[in-house]
Amino acid sequence: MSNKLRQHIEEIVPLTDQEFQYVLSHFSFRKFKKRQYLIQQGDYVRNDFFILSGLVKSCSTDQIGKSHVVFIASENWWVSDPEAYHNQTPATVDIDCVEETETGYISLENREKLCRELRKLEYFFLRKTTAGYIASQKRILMLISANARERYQFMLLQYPGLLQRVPKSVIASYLGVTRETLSRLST
Amino acid sequence: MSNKLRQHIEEIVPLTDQEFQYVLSHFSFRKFKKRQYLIQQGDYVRNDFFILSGLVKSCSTDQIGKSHVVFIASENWWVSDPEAYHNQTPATVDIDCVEETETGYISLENREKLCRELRKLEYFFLRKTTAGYIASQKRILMLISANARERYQFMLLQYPGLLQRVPKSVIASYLGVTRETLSRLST
DNA sequence: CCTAGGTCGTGATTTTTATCACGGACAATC
DNA sequence: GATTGTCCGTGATAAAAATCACGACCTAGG
Repeated sequence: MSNKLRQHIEEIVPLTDQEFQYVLSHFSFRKFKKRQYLIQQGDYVRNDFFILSGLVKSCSTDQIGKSHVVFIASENWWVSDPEAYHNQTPATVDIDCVEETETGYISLENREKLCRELRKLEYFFLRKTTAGYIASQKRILMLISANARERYQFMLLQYPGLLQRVPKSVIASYLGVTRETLSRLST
Repeated sequence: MSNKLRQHIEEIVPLTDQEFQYVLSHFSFRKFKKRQYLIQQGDYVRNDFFILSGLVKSCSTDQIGKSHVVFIASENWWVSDPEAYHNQTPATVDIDCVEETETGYISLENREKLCRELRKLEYFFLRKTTAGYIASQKRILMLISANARERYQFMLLQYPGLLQRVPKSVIASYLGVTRETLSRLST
């Protein structure tokens, strides 16, 4: 299972066996069942999770109790509450499993230690964060410029695989429309 | 003027005079007039710009010719077309000046060189990128969960200073609503 | 086998927002 | 000092999406 993590890192920086063993020693592993929480609103967020298998969603609940899907992550994605993790503030989202999910995770302390000791890893995280930022910008452009149908097509293009695995209501919320509107698009 | 850049970096990593001089040697400086372009759609994007004074907006034009404000940046913000800059692809946005604007800018090559040679700078850019990612996530949550009035209030909270300096039509586009809808909110 | 919960489609209606159109205020330019 | 362009508000109308409501289907669990 840790092989997946290695492959993922080596897409950006090559590692010797020894280096990877060292990296690995900073990670822990945990399996979650469907509907189980990785993070709950208000939690102190210790870890950033790498998804080895399965699928999770990150949701924010507004004042009137409505839930909004901020993020969806499956294999080879990282997921956490970034603000809570990096700034050590309470979690503002719930992250729970849409499918049974296996994760490798790393604490902020371990991540910072690892980055200091192994230059390559700092570079790896910089690249990953940059990629995440670029993806966010694309989603923002989609949200400010596209109607419901175009948003769905964006999803089809960007994450075709997810559509079969995630309930439509979750897709709808991720796209910022209602379940009903999404359901009526085919017409 | 380079003082502003130093202060900005030193909010995250302290620098000796010598280190800062070295950093500075990787930057260039340029002043732009109102309505002048920093980057135009299709350009090869060589630089990431740090705004010393003034204000710029980044706009994407869709298929039917409508322009959408992807980003607004004033003093102490960095701005570029991140995807084009990092992945060396043609620019997908126009970045132009809302006010006369002074910038310090750094090429990707210089940035990578500087990061390799001065560890602190790689850390600095990681922190900046992370902060940008977190801000994007907040904007996404706003866009999927808030109506026009709530979006405007988000703007009031996050960037109160910008409202006086930027035309309402630009604010509206940034929030993903029309100029007319924004104008009618007070009622 | 039956039930409860989750998922999805769809109709009827209301609400929100976009679109189109116009005029006024103001500043910059010649 | 007339003119042009930009910015902003607002009315009338159309379009899009949200809301509320219902029933069908499926499957996991007692």
